[in-house]
Amino acid sequence: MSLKNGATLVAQYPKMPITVDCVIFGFDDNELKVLLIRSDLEKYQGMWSLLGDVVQETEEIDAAAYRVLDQRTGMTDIYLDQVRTFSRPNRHPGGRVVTIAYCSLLNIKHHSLKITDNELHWHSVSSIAEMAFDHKEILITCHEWLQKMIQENPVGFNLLPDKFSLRELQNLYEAILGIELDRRNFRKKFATMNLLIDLDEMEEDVPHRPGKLYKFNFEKYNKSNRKWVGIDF
Amino acid sequence: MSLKNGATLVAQYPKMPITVDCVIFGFDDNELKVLLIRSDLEKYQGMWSLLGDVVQETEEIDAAAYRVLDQRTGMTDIYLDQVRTFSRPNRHPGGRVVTIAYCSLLNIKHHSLKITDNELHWHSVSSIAEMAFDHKEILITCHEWLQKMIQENPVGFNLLPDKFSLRELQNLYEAILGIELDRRNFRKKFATMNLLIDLDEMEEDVPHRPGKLYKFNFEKYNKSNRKWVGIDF
DNA sequence: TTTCATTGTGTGAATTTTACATAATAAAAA
DNA sequence: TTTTTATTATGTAAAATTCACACAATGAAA
Repeated sequence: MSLKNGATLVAQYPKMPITVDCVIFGFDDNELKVLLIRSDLEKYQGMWSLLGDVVQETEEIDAAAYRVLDQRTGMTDIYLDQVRTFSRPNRHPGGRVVTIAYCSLLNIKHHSLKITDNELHWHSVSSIAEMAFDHKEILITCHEWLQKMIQENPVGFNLLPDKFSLRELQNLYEAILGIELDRRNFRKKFATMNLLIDLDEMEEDVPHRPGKLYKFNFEKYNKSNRKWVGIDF
Repeated sequence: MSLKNGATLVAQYPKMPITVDCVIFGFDDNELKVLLIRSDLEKYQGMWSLLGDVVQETEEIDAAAYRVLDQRTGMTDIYLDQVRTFSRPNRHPGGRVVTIAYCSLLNIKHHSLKITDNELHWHSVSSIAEMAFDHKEILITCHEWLQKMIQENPVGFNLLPDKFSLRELQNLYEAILGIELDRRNFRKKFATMNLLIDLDEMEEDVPHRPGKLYKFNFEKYNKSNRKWVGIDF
């Protein structure tokens, strides 16, 4: 076999555009939400789509995803993960476009969407009917990814305020997993994990007995080498 | 905001080549192996690389991965999964090439490599020093993926002959996970899972007391809706 | 026939999961 | 002010699972 020159070889390869699509989950009003934008394509007029953009010639794809997130929401320091690549040849009406889905979790209260035109909107995940492109499929895949993720890693904290009650934490888990959990066992689980710091503060402005407020123990998280005992319910 | 025509928009997008790289794991001689091919690039002369190829203009990426596998090994009906996309802008010396890694598990004994030139070779995973491109990184990622996968799904059977002993099965787990397991607890685990069918046959040509042979209970697997209790050791 | 390595099975302690009940507290209602 | 009500907060026992470990049975090799 003869050896080849890399540049010569690559020059002959078929080329296609690559995009990133960000599935940005938030949590509010006891519901899992996702940040959507109205499609700017004729074909999908009025339909909702994920936040995406094309990847630039020399841009690392992860970087493109962070860029999209920054440009759309102003957020920079948040959790972001590659989930999966979607490549159906006709998934984009304008021609072949391969897209790479990223997931991110953010605290809605922290981000009063800087771009507050009505093109951008937090949607309840459970009530989305139709979406542009194959974005519904991507969203479902990312939701499943999140369900798995949240049971193996304490990523849920990224969706909550800095201070939160155990009830809020449990509501989050129930919303993401779509199941009800036993309150006592849930609290016990987190108690034994030692991941919560009791702030000795109470909830305020709640229409019932206030619960204690906690914050996430980041130090413990970092020290633990990220090997998590799964969170099984 | 004005609505756009999809084709017009996509025509302006930067384009780049996409490849697939297949990390094909096999198991033999109590070692986890991976199928590698000698790089045909000048720059990587003599170095080993994953089995890959460029994705065609209208080809679904999954299809490209299956095609590569078929072309290189002649196998068609096997387990194949997308793992992750690698996109470092200079990961390919010939220019920007994004690659999508796929993992597959196959039974070495079933496939006396049709292409038996010495460009293709089963390597022990634990003894690979250097590889072309970023393929070492891809391999490590896929190995970690496999370690996780095999603890959640009974995919290990794809790496074994149709008939196998419990010792062979345990050797496989130990090789993939890189740890030793307790024989009694291992056997008990699989006994309670009810995934093995006792064939009432014994190993032959082994230099010690022969063990019973089992086969994988595919019916049970299919009926179970693929919701697996994790295999924890 | 003896040795030896390996298969095959069991058992009890420790840990984790699961199911469930009651007391304490603060808001809301009477 | 008192009572009601919803919610927080905590405990406990049974069941299931994990973990650590020991011994008998078998067949090959010596």
